[in-house]
Amino acid sequence: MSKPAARDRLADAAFALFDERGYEQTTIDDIAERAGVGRTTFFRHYRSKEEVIFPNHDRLLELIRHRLATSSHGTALVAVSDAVRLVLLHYIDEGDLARRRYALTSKVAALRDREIASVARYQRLFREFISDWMGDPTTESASLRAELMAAAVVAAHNHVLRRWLRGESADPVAEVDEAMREVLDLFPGPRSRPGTGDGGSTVVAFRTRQDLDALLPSLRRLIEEGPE
Amino acid sequence: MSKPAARDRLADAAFALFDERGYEQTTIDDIAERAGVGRTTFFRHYRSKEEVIFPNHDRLLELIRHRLATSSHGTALVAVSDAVRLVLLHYIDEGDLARRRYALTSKVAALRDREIASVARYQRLFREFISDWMGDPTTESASLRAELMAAAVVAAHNHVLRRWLRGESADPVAEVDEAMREVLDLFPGPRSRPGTGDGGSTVVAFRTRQDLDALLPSLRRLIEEGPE
DNA sequence: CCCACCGTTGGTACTGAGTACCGTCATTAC
DNA sequence: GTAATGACGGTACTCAGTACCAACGGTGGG
Repeated sequence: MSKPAARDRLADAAFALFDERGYEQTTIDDIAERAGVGRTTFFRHYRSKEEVIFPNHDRLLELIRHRLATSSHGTALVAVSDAVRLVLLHYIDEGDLARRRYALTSKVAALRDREIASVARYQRLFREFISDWMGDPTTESASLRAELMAAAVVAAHNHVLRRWLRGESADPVAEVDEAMREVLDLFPGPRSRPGTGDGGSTVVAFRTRQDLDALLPSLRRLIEEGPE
Repeated sequence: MSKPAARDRLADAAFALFDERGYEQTTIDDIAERAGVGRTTFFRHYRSKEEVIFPNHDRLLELIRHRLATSSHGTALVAVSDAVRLVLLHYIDEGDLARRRYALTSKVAALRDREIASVARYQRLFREFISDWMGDPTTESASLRAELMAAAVVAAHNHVLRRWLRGESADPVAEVDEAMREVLDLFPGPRSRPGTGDGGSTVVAFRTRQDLDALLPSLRRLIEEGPE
């Protein structure tokens, strides 16, 4: 029974020591000693000191990749939303562990950097997927839009995740769905080319019950494309 | 004359060795030896091995912070665009050095992570600035919008910067201005608070040679504050 | 029952980054 | 001339991470 426990005992010992003395003040020898194993065994289970805190990142990446891969052109945006929800649920499943990690990354700069780097990895997945989905990879503006969209998607996820980690969110799944809706609303279909006008604007008088923001796209389209 | 050269000689030696043997295969002793100084002197000039490649990040952060700080409420978006342009110009000024760094960060994972982490630092600056500018920090949706906008701004910058680094852009400054325009187009101005009035909008007729973006703030203020 | 073969473990030794400290030397100030 | 300052080099140390090896313990075949 002590066989499968070794890995977990190491993680427990690590988190306990990090809480007691802080991350930098804890050596791997300390962790191994408290877990009752040799130093070598530590590195057999975790590639580095940081990996005790961020395990199975690769699995998470694979989860995202898989969800994105199983989608057709028409369901691409659904796949993106699903993948984001998947990541969020992954953290929620971790529960207290995720919160302890958050406490650590908030304090230790090296860990924060590590976290950011791994977030960038799945932002890259989203970017490539969205870029492929948009097609027309020769178009420079499509490339930029894919980048912007991926950045927004990941930012939205992180925003909701952090709120939940801080205990500010009672229903993070609903929030992330709402946030994703907001993100996707930002990106309309293929943009019409700018610069087809004199730069001036003609605004006609009207009254509407719509919010200004809601009708801005139409306004803009009118200006850019002309009233043809 | 060999006095001020020490720091530069170290950087030259480092980059040369990184090119010859690769980053991980180069020890700090190697660098110090080729530069003709002691190992101690290396650490006196650079806090770490990575810092030879990413010097004066702090200065760049300070540059951004300063540009953002010297702006009023009305010129906030101009300040953001300026700050982004500032960062881009910083890299362009570095010229070949920036490209050599890019070649390294493309190959070495540790350096890529480091780069990403420092990008996150100025994304944070933008986020805080935009969040302050949007005001009403209690509103959850404003917070998300600030996060999305900061992410998009930084993504746009990175996109153009990487294009330039790869030699795909002849006029990166024009490109970043265009990209920033596209980003800001994505985001309609600060949401008018719901529940004030009936949510409808009254738009009066006028004609101007100003771009729509330029007069949007006035438009918005009229709507939000009323024509008092 | 013995032995050959595993996989897991712990120990030792090494490299290399980063830190702390100290003695030396040159420049400048007085 | 001398004292103070500051840049430099050297030594010694801690700690993360790697490589290697020797000692187990079980398992299966003979």
